[in-house]
Amino acid sequence: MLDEKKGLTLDISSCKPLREIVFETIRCAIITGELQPGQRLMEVRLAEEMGVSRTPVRESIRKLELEGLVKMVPRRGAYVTPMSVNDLKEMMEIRRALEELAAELAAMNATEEEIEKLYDANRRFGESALANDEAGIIKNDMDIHDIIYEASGNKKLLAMINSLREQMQRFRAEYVHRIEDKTPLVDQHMEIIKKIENGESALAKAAVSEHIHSTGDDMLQVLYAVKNDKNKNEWAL
Amino acid sequence: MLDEKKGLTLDISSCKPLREIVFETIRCAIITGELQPGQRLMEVRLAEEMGVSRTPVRESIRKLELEGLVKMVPRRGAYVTPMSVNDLKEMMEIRRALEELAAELAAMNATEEEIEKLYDANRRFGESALANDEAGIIKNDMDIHDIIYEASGNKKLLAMINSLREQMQRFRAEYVHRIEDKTPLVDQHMEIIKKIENGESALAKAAVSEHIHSTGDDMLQVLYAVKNDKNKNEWAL
DNA sequence: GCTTGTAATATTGTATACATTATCCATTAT
DNA sequence: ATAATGGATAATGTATACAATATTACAAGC
Repeated sequence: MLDEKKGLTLDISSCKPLREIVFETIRCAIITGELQPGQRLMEVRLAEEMGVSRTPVRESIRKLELEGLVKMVPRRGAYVTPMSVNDLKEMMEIRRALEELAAELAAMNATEEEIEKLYDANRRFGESALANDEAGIIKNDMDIHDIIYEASGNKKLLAMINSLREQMQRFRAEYVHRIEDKTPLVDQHMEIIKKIENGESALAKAAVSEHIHSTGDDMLQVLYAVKNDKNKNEWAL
Repeated sequence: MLDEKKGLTLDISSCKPLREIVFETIRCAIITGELQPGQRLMEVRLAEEMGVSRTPVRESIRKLELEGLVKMVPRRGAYVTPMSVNDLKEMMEIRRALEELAAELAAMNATEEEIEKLYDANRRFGESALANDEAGIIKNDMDIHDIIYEASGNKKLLAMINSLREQMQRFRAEYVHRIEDKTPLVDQHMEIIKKIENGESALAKAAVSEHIHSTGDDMLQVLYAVKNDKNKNEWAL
């Protein structure tokens, strides 16, 4: 059951079924870029790397296909889905609509405790931005948005945004490296939080829309930069 | 490979891999209500009914779990996800946000040919509504929305809305039975189409928002009626 | 030199076998 | 009579075997 060879390694500590661990391992490898876009996923090879049989690997690949992270060609195998600029644009549009909805609902439903957590997370985000602590920036930014999604009270919305966000994460690591100053985002976050606190759903929605729109534009600019980077040609752009 | 027993039957005519046919067969059975909410899905039984082995059945169930149509409990089996009133409410909220986005984008991107198809589909919808032709009402309504999604130019948005819509379809058959007069929807559709034709994205978005909101309310009313219907207790409400 | 055909290899698709665990029913003890 | 316990049964989780198809390499012909 354990990994005996190089490559992906499983976290056996949890008590989940093996297939879930395998699924999350492969998924994480794709999102972090360990498995690169366009790369072929061969069942036997992945199974050997993780020290399991083909069965859980197959199930994982099929599920990843449904999620869009993997593309399958019948009888030919599975590939990590390459993302085009257009794909990212489509996901940004959808994400904006969903984030707007989340803010709108959060403004109607957020508890005092959640408001408190928002202020707290944004304070930490500001510290990370000042210190240029990339890991902290990403984590605290995700925290802020997570709290908003949960405050919306819509569990399915939370799951859908998270799926989208994780797929975009494949670009995001690259993105944060190239951006210099993230401190303006602290004010954007603060504005959103205030609207939510006051229950001004329409204004919260508008603030989020602007926030996503500006960061989305940044991201696309980075994408074009990546496109012209010789070392990143494996990304199908 | 063929069905030798009672129950689900496969459509062998296509050249797709068996697993895709199995997936779609089970998925369709859940959406149409042939497999009822809360019902247990036993791999051996489903496999025997369709005349295939457990492997493609397992893969299908795992994928359906990811989509939310099936709920799995480790070591205990899989069940058709029961839908609560709250689940439907969550999906309605998300669908409204996505439909608004689709209309907004369609207003910016629709071709003349697509506008023409919209008018045509709405004319047919009106005929079905007048004749109280339930199948026609559903089909033409879906056509109208489909054309809008495609006109948006966002493929991922199309896929997401369709997935949501098909899940809500589980209620929809019930819904249409109980509604008397669908003709007011013809005007609502017409208004949306006109805004799209004129490229008025904000107005198109608003019109769709209102349209979804009103039909959503209807649907929730039906749900409460279903809830009080003794024959429908298998729906976990 | 390039294309085409064919055999060898590798990979996917499906089926089945085995191990583990949950469920159910009967028996027994309180 | 009821509750608890134990075994039989059945289901899931995983691994492996086999068949069908795709890929590759190499050789023969143009």
